[in-house]
Amino acid sequence: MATWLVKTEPDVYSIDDLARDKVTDWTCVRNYQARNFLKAMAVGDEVLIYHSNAEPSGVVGIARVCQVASPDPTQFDKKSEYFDPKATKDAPRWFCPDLKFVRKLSRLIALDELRNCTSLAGLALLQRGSRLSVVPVSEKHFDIIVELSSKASR
DNA sequence: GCCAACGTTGGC
DNA sequence: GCCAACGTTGGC
Repeated sequence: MATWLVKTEPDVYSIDDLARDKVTDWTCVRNYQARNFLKAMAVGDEVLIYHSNAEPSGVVGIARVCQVASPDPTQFDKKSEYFDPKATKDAPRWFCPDLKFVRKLSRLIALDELRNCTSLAGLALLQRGSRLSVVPVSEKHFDIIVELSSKASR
């Protein structure tokens, strides 16, 4: 089983939206590297949900992959701001897996807390200039982050 | 709103 | 294939 982290802007789609929807197709990713990670997701993989452009930004919850990536419908929708004129049904460019809500963490783990945690060194999210909205996370780092949430904030 | 650190586009 | 110009992400 693999573990991942995906970013979302809470103003656009928050962990509470996912909790309400139960399952959602993770659409609108328009970066090839991130897309390749989405396509690599397998049913059962666990996914940390991260709020970006938020106050504060940080990890807020856990989801699970319940359907492998299929063509992202928003790329074919002329009315969508994510419409891609170069994508065709025969050769889709963008893909989205389905994610199922698992639970919210008992508290938000802010970015600076992640940075200050020495055992999280090497976490892709923390690397210089990392802007990828989908990144792999080692199972060890995944567990450390979940463990952090069960401890009181410092 | 600023801006660093990217990624993408397109002329050549 | 190079690279300048432009667009985007996301922390601050």
